[in-house]
Parts: sequence; structure tokens; C-alpha cells
Amino acid sequence: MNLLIVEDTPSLLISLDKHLREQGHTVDLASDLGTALALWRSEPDRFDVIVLDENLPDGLGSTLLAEIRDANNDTGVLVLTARSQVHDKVHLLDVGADDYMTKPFEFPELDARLRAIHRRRQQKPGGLERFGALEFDRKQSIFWADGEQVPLRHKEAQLLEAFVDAKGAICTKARLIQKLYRLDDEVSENAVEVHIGRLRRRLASYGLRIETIRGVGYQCHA
Amino acid sequence: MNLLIVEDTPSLLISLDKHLREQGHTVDLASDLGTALALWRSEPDRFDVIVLDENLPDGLGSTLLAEIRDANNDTGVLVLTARSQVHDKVHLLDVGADDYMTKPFEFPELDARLRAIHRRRQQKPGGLERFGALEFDRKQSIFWADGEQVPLRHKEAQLLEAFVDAKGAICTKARLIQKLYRLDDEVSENAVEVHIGRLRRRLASYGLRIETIRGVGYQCHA
DNA sequence: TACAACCTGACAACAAGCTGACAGCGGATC
DNA sequence: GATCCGCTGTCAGCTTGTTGTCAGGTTGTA
Repeated sequence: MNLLIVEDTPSLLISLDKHLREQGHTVDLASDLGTALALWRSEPDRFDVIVLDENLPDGLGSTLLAEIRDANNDTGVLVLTARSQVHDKVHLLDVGADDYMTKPFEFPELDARLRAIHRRRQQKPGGLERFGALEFDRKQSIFWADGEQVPLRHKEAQLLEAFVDAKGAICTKARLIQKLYRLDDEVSENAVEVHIGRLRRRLASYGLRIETIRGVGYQCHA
Repeated sequence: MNLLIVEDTPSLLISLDKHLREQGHTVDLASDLGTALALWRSEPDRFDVIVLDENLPDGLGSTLLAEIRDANNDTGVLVLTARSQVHDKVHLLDVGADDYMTKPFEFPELDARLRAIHRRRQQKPGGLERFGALEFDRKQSIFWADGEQVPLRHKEAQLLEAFVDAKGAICTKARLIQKLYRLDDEVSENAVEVHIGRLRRRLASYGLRIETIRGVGYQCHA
């Protein structure tokens, strides 16, 4: 998943970043409302879910939330509040938060809620998703073929997940870069080409083909 | 098992801690309701069973119990009550306690009840559980192969138990650390790697392999 | 044909994981 | 209480795996 963490407590920000990256997500960070607004405005569809602290040095997280929903954008938003603010819960959900958590919280619970939001937004079933000859376990980011785990490296699995999400539509190279890298990663388009090449070799034995749409991107229909 | 002991009598707390650790459990302690609530909230899935004194200096143990069940969390809870409060028994079980014991009690009885709760929650059979070429005696935390006891050190057995519980799924390194250490143990990930290495050597002769899932954790299918 | 886009084998840099050695600790023994 | 012994965590150095880049080749298109 592509995540944006908006949190002004440095220690929490760092540990969230570390944990969520360990979980295999692509994570970007903002430590104040202004940065978060700017990031979201610059690419409103970049993030799958935004983890948003309500209390920020330069304003309320729900300001961003409101702007997102006003724009009719369906990025998932998980709001973090201090325990004393629990009464805001109804308000938050009214304004369009997908979920909220009170601090302190435990990472596994965060993981579960993020997955739930992502699933809800994508209206994906919880179990295994079919993709051609493969089955995809979104939770563990594992692909299966005939009960055998498909050996994929992390970036390859991310690419394939992007194709699953696209449901056969074309994925532009820019979109794929967005899926695999953080904003401040400076990476050439060739990196994607290389990973596509590697993924192609792996998928060949399962009868899946990735087509090149010259000048646009790639397409993989299950 | 991962246990949390909530008990305000220092002598009992200390002897419970000592005894349960001798039994091979990973034990965390709280001597009042506030601490217990905070610990549980910070990691709602950390503990397998909470041993909870009903009478605490800052409130009733059942306050925690109620919060746990409200959250639809299935952590096991064993409540300790004074003899005079036995009439609360029905109430306690109503609120969702798995079991209760009146003080004073004998440790072996506590052990048995803890095991029962854990077994019930995990819906595990009471006898020996098969795991590849091995059989696992959960009660004694002993693995058998062809009627011979598999020589395992404590941490190795805990690791292997984690793999048994995972039923072939991937165990993240963080999850394993949670299984083997208490909250305030500061331990490097390398410790897990070392124990995995040691366990691998032991298991090799029984045809069991632990696979490394790079960047994620380990997997052992029976 | 000329050019851009794309593919791919090789490689270097880095990160993750493994392991032998060792030291601290606690329990057991005398 | 001195000594021994086994268990365990740390560390350093090593091995292994992943990934981005590059260069040179191939393909598609105008």
C-alpha cells in the first residue's frame, strides 16, 4: 500500500515509518498539516490510506480530511486522536474518516485497520483473490499457484499487486513508480523496466503475460 | 504463553512471576488497574491470558475485563477473587471471564486452569499435536520424535511452538520477538536469528526446515 | 533510416541474515 | 561461598540476496 503518515511527534513518526515499511508498504511522511496538504494536493490519488494525527502544530488533521472529501476523493483516512478526544469520534466519522484510533495503540491493530480500510475501499474480499492461474493473499502479500507459493521478490510482488488492483487495465509507468517508491526516492524508469522483465520471467511458467503498451505502460490481464 | 499478571499484593505478585516464568511463560506484571489498562491498550493482542486480581487499589479488575470484552478481544482472562467474594462468580463469568480462582490457591491448579483457558481459546486438542515428524506436548512444552524427547532449549521450544501455532504461515521477526520476550526486554533482532540458527541445527535431523523470508520473517511448514 | 522506447545481462552497492566466539548470568553442586 | 556448567544475548566478520544503474542490443514507429 501507498501510505502517508501525518504525525508531529518525531519518535512516533519514526517508529510508524519503520514499522509500516517493514510491513512492506511504501511510506511517505509529513510532520505538519501544511506539508500534508501540499503533498496530497500535488497528487490526490497517490495514497491508498493517510494515517492522520488530529492534533498538529499548525492545525487540525480534519482540515485535510475535509478537503479530501470535498474533492470527492476516496483516499482512505485513518485518524489518530488522543484518548481525551474520544468524544470527537462521531464528528470524525461524520466528516468522512474511515476509522479512528486513540493513542496509544498497538501496531498489529493499526495494521488490521489499514487493511480493513484498503479492502473496503477496494471492495475486495478478505480471503484469497483470484488472478488468472494465481491466488493472491493480500494480507501476507503472497501469490499462490496450485497450492505452491510463487517465489517473488518484494518489488515483483508489489508490481503484480498493482496489476491485480488494475483488474486488467493499463498501468502507466508513472503509476507503477508511484506504487513501488516513495516520493523522495529518485529512481529511473528503467528500474521499473528491469523489474517488469524479472517479473515476466517468473510469471511465464504460470501462463501470465505482461504486455508492453509502448509510450504508456504495461498491462496484465489475468 | 504470554501472560500479564495484575495483582497488588507484592509478595504474591513476585511469587507468581517467579513461578510462571519457571513454567516457561513470558510474564509481564502490573500492580494496579491503571497500569494494566495501559498495558493492554497499548498491545491488545499481546497476551494469551491475563491473570487478574479483582480487588485493586485503584479499581476493580472487572473494569479491565469489561473493556477487553467490549473491544471484542479474545484474550483469556482468569480472575482472582478473595473467598468472601465468591458470590461475584456468576457476575464475573457473565462479564466474560474465562475462569476464576479464589485466594489462596495452589500453583499447580493455576497452571492447569491457565492451560485450559489457552487451549480453549486456541481450540487446540488436549493431547499431543502433530507437527511434521514431531509431536508436541503443549502442556509440558516438549517435542517428541519416535518416542524420544527432542532436546531443545527453552527459547528454541518457544520458537518452535510459535511455528506450530502459525500452522505453516509466515512468522514475522517482530511476532517472534513478542512471543519470546517480555515488553521491557530490550533485545536485538539478531537474538532471534541466533536462536533460529540453533533451532535449525536441531531440527535438521528430523527433516524439518525453517525457511527465511527475507525482509519479513521465517516460515516452517510441518 | 533515424530515433525513441524498451529490454536485458552484468555489475556494484547495499541490506539482511548467518554464525563462531565470547561473556554474563543464574542455578546446581560440593 | 567457590566453582562449574549450561543458557542466552551480543558482537564482528562473513555470506547471501536484492535492487538500481548502466551499456549495449532490439523493437517499433514516423
